[in-house]
Amino acid sequence: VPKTRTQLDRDEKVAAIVDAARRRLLDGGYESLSVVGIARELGVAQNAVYWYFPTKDHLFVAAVDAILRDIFDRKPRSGPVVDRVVWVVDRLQELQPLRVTMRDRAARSEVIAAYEREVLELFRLLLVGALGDDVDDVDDTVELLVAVCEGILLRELSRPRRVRLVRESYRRLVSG
Amino acid sequence: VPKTRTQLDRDEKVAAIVDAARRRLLDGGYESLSVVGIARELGVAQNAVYWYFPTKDHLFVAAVDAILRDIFDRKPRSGPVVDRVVWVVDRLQELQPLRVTMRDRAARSEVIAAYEREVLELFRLLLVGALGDDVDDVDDTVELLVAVCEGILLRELSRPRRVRLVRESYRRLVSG
DNA sequence: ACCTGAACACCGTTCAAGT
DNA sequence: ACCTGAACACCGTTCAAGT
Repeated sequence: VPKTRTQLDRDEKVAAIVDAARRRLLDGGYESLSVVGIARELGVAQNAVYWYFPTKDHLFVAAVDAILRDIFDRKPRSGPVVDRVVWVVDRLQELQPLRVTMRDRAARSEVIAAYEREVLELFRLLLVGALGDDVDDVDDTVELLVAVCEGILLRELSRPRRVRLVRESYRRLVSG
Repeated sequence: VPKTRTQLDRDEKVAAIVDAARRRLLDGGYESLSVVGIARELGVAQNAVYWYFPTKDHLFVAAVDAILRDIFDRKPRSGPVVDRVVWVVDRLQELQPLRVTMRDRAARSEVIAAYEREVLELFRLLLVGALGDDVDDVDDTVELLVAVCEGILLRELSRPRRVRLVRESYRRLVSG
């Protein structure tokens, strides 16, 4: 699809807003993600952002999506499955506060809830694909593996202990 | 300690505030827990609550604590450990949105973070006590069991599936 | 000791109006 | 199509003042 000049302008403006949102989210969390604040930062009227994003929730989703895509693009495509799981868990640990916020907001916003489901399903599919036919009851195993990883992330342990527990879980749940 | 009449009055007022807070928290979550709203509900000035609770976070902690104590008082004291774990997980599932909010708020409030640590430590101790000497590496096993339960709670599964996964985890992680 | 009245700074969001 | 100006309702919190 060929893009018109105005379309490119629009994309740039949206990108500028999402960029500001992403930076604020990573710096100070959800409470730093202020629609009014971003508008001030970009030097426009405080309600200008609403032309591009109908609610703050939509902007939140766009910002989180940008963050997750960056990670997804850098993820290792080969190597032992358990190593790749550890890699992903490491990245997610850095984003843990943000993920907790998303979980919390999902209870109040269908937009965020839908996005969260989408992301989780992607993760599940990747994991099912990676485990392949190495395991009997794929669904339960994946469910438990995701669950234990989420639980470990919640603990916010030191990296050595976290890695050890992930490997130990993998051993006991998958190749045990 | 003998209590004076004024002390009893004070306790009643505090109880009324905490009760309103608890009800709001269970009904509509954190965003329904409005200091101003509670004051209106009790028919006092909108800042009157601040005499008893220095910040909204303190009130939040008091309300959550009241909720958790109710559960704690009803918990089964005997029976197979795995059954008791299932019972607690069932109760916590009902409170899951609240727990997620607490987790989220803990990143912004040291008061809430401290309370959360306190609760978690209590859980850990109860579990260590319950598992007793049935297991070799108690610390890791408890850590993994708590982690997998947290992860399962996060999934918000149907009760049958949740119970099945908890039992399955217990089997594989503890008595496996 | 306990509470009120009034204010402050900040929000997300809406709407009519301009270009 | 895109943005501004001005407003609305709501917040947590502070502070001086009253009883």
